[in-house]
Amino acid sequence: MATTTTRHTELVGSLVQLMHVLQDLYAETSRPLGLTPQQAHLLCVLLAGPQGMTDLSRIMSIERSSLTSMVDRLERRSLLARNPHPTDRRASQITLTPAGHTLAAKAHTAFTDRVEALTTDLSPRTRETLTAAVTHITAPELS
Amino acid sequence: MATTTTRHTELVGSLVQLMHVLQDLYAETSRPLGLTPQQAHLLCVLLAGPQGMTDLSRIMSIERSSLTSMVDRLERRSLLARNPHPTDRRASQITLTPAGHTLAAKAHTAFTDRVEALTTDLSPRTRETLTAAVTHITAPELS
DNA sequence: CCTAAATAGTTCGAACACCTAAATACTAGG
DNA sequence: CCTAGTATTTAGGTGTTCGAACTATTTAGG
Repeated sequence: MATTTTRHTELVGSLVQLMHVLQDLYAETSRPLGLTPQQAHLLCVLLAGPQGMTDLSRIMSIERSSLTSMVDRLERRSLLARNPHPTDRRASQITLTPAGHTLAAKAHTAFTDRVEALTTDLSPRTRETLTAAVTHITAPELS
Repeated sequence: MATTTTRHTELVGSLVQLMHVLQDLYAETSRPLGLTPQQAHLLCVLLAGPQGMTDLSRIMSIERSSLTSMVDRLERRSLLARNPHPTDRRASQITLTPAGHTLAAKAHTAFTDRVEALTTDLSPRTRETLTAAVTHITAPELS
């Protein structure tokens, strides 16, 4: 039991370490693009397509009211736009503008490349196991 | 079907997913303790022992000036204290108060338990590989 | 129908988290 | 001494986040 516990702790510790490393990387990558990490996140989420405010708040795990001001700031910079929902007049569809799309893609690529670089010297076998394990952690229903 | 071809992208994507999951977990865990994730982080860092402001800023990857107000707030709540450095009168040693230590331990345990829970149904083999791989990513010099 | 409840989004006020630039206090090396 | 460097704080600004209250609109029930 003692050995097992130690190993468990080690895994958790490593995961926490990883979280911080990725967070820092995210910040470092966003900043030169003139984005906060949160803004970069929002833009990257929108890369998958337009979303309503409520959807976005769920996806990003923040309150709708927090999102409002975030969207305001990015809208002011013409990186995204609020479009009326076709059938529900209460709702907006948040969409990337061309400039926003370009910047989002740039942020996504930059970040992805950095993470990619961290994992290049893992063996294909390890990568596979890692991907499966991590997916199992983040989305248990998929495995 | 895309499983094999998109392996690289998938790994990075999974890692990013993982980062967000852990971040949310961190927030969820800290909040009921009356701490922001950043405050919890700071307290947990101090669990390892007293640190100077500059050390802390390096460890946490934030500017020293950002730390000042964070420490102010936690000091106001008597969760930590600024102690004079024994030989250098410019420097402070930030230490946890008993209350701070208790709370930090609680935060650490709560978070660890939640992450632990996410990984319980991984096989020992997988856990080992995962730990090694993650460590390799976060601290290449150790492997 | 038509009203009550639910839903989409915003506004407001307050606390925090960050950053940069500039100040303050001290240390250390000639 | 005096100057460079180090440790920290201050000041001022932007951005994130929350909760509560509000508007507008849709939907469900009677």
